[in-house]
Amino acid sequence: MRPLLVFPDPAPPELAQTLDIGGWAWKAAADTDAARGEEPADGWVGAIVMAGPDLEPALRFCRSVHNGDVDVGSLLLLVNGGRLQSLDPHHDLFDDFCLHPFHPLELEIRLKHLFRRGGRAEDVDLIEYGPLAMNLETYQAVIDSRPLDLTYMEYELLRFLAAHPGKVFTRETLLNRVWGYDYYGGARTVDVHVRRLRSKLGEEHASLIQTVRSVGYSFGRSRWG
Amino acid sequence: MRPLLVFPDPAPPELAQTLDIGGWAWKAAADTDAARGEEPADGWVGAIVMAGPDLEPALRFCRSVHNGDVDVGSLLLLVNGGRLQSLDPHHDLFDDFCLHPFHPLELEIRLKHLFRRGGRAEDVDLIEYGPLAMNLETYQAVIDSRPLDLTYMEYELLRFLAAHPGKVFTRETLLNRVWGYDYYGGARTVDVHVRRLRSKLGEEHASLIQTVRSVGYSFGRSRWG
DNA sequence: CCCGATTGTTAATTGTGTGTGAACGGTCCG
DNA sequence: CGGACCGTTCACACACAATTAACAATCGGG
Repeated sequence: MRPLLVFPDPAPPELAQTLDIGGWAWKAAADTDAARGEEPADGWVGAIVMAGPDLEPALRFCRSVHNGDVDVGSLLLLVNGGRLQSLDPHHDLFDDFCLHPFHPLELEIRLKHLFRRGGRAEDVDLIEYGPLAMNLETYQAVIDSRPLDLTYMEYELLRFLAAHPGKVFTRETLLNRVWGYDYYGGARTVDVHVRRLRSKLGEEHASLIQTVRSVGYSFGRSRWG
Repeated sequence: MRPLLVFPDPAPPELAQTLDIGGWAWKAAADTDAARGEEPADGWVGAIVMAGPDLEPALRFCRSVHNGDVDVGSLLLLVNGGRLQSLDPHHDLFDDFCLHPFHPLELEIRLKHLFRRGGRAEDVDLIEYGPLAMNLETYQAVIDSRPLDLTYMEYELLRFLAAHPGKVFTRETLLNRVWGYDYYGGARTVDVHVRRLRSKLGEEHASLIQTVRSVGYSFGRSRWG
């Protein structure tokens, strides 16, 4: 994943620690010039701006980002509870904020939330895995940016599998979870649907659905490298 | 400003107080049925959902909103710090969240922030999509600059579909949202109205309304284009 | 009050999707 | 080598969902 930009430099230790534990790639910058110097080719996925007792330096940084001086997906502001009321006039400078001192889990969730929707308020819920993308709102599925024409059951099955990549499901579990708890039918049914799915995925992606002998099927995460 | 929807009913006193002090117009609802009953003509500006020790009721409410059962601009989840880790799998159900107990100022800012940007920016009385244009003020519809002579129900149905291009709605959702929450009738009704609409749209544009087998109908965004 | 327009229901028709059984082909193990 | 087991593949029949047409109920204006 593209790295995160952190202001100021050096990053506050508790922030650095939280980011490291969370496995984020990040770099601190003292100002936008420094940020531009370190900027990856495809930009920063986002920025965390920590506001000190004096808001102004942080705000200046935000303004610069908002200006487009640095390529940043979305911006999260860390601010002390006492400085909250000064924030209102600047609501357009950040995409989300978090009180400081922060609950590490809260920060983590806000970061994920922010970057999953790409900063913009796109309401789409997507499942993405490698070349596969499924739009749960429009019932569209795409592989290698080529549309997949799936039937209802095929879609539901693929959706369930792709929602839990790497996990192996028995046929019985799949029948229960995809077809419904009250469904009673033969286990061959699953096989056949898997077959049709694989054929529609195309030869090169058929292995996205893997059969685990004597157990069931799983999606993605090729089991042996 | 359009009112806020609050779950559950009655609203937690500290929340009610904060909202009242902040001058928000709001109403509490015990479930989505109640929310639909109280729904203003132009929908709720947003919803605040308070999660108790058991997340499930709140999540059910969120899911229902996300489903389109109630017309809500954006959704803010109030959640206890201890329940934070359970949130991750449901990130698509809310637009923002706030820890409980909350800092009144933080809630205030989050609400403003949410509704200033994400909250359904359009007060537009005009819907345009490809060859179709609908003037919501004059109840006129035009396709290919040729006027469409639609009946009331046809207009309302087309309007709802065209307001959410690409999104698939079940017949049940359509009955709820177009015909009204208290309407109880057969699902075939929707089919027939879709058919009449398609016929009036003309052969060449009939495919603007697409049927998604076993699911429902959607408007525009040719499914596999 | 009547008539046409609008709306909802029912039923026949059409078409597609889904499940099943049987044949086939591997792989493991005695 | 041969049998048991398991997954794959195929073809077909049936069930079901959507379309369509015809009809009944309701509404509103003249």
